[in-house]
Amino acid sequence: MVSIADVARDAGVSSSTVSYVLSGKRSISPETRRRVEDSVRRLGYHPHAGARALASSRTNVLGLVMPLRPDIDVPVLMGFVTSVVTSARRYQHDVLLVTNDEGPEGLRRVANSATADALLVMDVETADPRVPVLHSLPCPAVLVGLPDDPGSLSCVDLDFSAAARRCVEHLAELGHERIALVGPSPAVYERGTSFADRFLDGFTTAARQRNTHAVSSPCPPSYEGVCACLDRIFAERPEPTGLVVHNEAVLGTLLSELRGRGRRVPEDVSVVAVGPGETTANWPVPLTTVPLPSDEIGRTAVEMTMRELEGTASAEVRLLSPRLVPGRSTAPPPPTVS
Amino acid sequence: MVSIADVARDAGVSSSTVSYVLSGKRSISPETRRRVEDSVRRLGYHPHAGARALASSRTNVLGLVMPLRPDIDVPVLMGFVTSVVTSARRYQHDVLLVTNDEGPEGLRRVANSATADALLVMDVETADPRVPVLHSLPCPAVLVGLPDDPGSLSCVDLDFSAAARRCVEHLAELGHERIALVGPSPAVYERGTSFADRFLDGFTTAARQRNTHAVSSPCPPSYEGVCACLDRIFAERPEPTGLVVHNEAVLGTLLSELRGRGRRVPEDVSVVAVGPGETTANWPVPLTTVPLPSDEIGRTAVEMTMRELEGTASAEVRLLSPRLVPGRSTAPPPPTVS
DNA sequence: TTGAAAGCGTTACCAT
DNA sequence: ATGGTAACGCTTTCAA
Repeated sequence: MVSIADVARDAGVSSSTVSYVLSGKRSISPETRRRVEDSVRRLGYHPHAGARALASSRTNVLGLVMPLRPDIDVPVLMGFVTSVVTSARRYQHDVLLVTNDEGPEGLRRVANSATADALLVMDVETADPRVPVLHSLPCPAVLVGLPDDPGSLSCVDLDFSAAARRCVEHLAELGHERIALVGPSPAVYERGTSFADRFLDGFTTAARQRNTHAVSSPCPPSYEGVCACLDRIFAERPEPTGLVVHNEAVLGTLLSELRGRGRRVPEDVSVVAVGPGETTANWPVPLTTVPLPSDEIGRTAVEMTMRELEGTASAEVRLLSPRLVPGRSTAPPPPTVS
Repeated sequence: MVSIADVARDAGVSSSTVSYVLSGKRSISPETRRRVEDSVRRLGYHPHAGARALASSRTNVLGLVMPLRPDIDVPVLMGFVTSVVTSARRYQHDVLLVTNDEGPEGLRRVANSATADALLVMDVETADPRVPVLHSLPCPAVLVGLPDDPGSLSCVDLDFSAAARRCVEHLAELGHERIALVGPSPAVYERGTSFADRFLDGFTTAARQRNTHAVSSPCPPSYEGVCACLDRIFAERPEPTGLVVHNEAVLGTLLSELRGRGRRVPEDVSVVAVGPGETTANWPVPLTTVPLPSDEIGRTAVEMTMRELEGTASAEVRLLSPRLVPGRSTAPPPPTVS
């Protein structure tokens, strides 16, 4: 292994000088800098991460806490992960995957063993048991999501309440007076997932304000689940004419089942989907969508983390404003049978 | 931070004894062991990862090299990732995410800076440019996939060639004489993705051996792509009666489009899908499936890595045998119009 | 069965 | 603008 001493010898300087050239923490004569950088390149020197962590108490690693549940929205999750990783690299940081199956002890281990400098936590619940644990750790933590009581932890998320409002308003403006929400799987609600609750709240409230009749129905990720969910919704009288789908996983099945039931989109039913950006494209009718910007959320989470590590900022809750991207899946409701 | 010296003091032993209690590398009297373990628990001691890495030249971290392409199969990828992470934890290892956008230099950085002990590489291509780089690194690497020339690197993957054969045989045994492959996106073929090639090979060869007429058609992940793909397939005369879908992303769209074209599954067309296990469930007709066992592949990759790190095994190529899980989407072909 | 002490490769403080 | 050197917290060899 090539060490800092090798580089120092090769460049004819002391190892501390090499260290300073690399960190930029003190001024170096152009000539020295050049020689050192040459040697670094020529020898293929890479500082030993462990040694560096030991001496500087900084690992340059971010711990990303990932849910392992079967009922999560996989594309959204992957969107976060890639966004976090690429953003972290911009700040010279690597990303370590931490799963939840070690429980709180896993978080303590990673933080207390100086394996990571900070923790990013995904899939946050309303009353998330990890919140108190995170407060007790010697490192900053940023939540992707919004628990009831974040205390002094930073949070980033889409403003799901506003997103729901946006969907309702869009349908209401088109003239829909009876709408329905196809929600996430019951399991997601049962564990009090933060975003699901906030979306449902926003949906219900906005509908009330608009004097729009609204029903909502969780939807399990199976063909039978989708059918049952649609049965429930279309049992309403008169039938809802607008659907808000907050469940990426069943979208395909749902659209296909609507067609199977002889309901055309958007002639008979309007559909707004909330989900990853790609959601729009794959269907016969391009969908009206409120994109879930996992990219921006991940990037923001990393940036907030970096500010906290630098000490240039402290905890903060940031809710990103939703956009509605019009497609051809929403239109005015069919004329009422008189 | 609580260090090994703190524990040693608290337990009334030397720090080397604490180290040995923790590593189990030499025998310790029961009494001493108890006292040390007590102190560890009471003080909440976690060994400093960097210090440990520095002293032992082992980081207990696995680098997982992840593709960032938009055209990968996300659920499959996530399956690997979770499988790798949970398997690694069984061996006391953490997983660091490495993306490809740093290029080969990223691999060198992670390996040469002693950030990870080994590399697991996903999304391997036929002539993968990373293979020579991996050979030059001071740490073992395991490929998920099978390049043309793996040299001395370990590989794990589903035997895609056998998987295709299995699909063809299943359809042939039911009596289908004309079949078609709905393949991955053209982009996947263009970059010479290992599994896509091997599947196509197996498909073509098996069909020839069975005297079955076969066409294959890559399928871009969009509604138009699916339509074009089906147009091409059903332009054959007589029309194919069996479809093998090796493209998880378009499955929903494809099934819905088949229905839209008035083709019933399995009465008019039989469908076999290759993909993650969940693939089966979400459709009106439970699909006949050849599962892609990301779980087993990930676990195997980790185990092979561990063996190599221990030095108890060397490079090896392991191709897992496919299973075919019968559903209700395959049946004998409709009687020929005479 | 245990302890002392020499590294491991950096960083950062104290000099000059 | 640069060099010397004491930490950093652990593992492991050597000694007892």
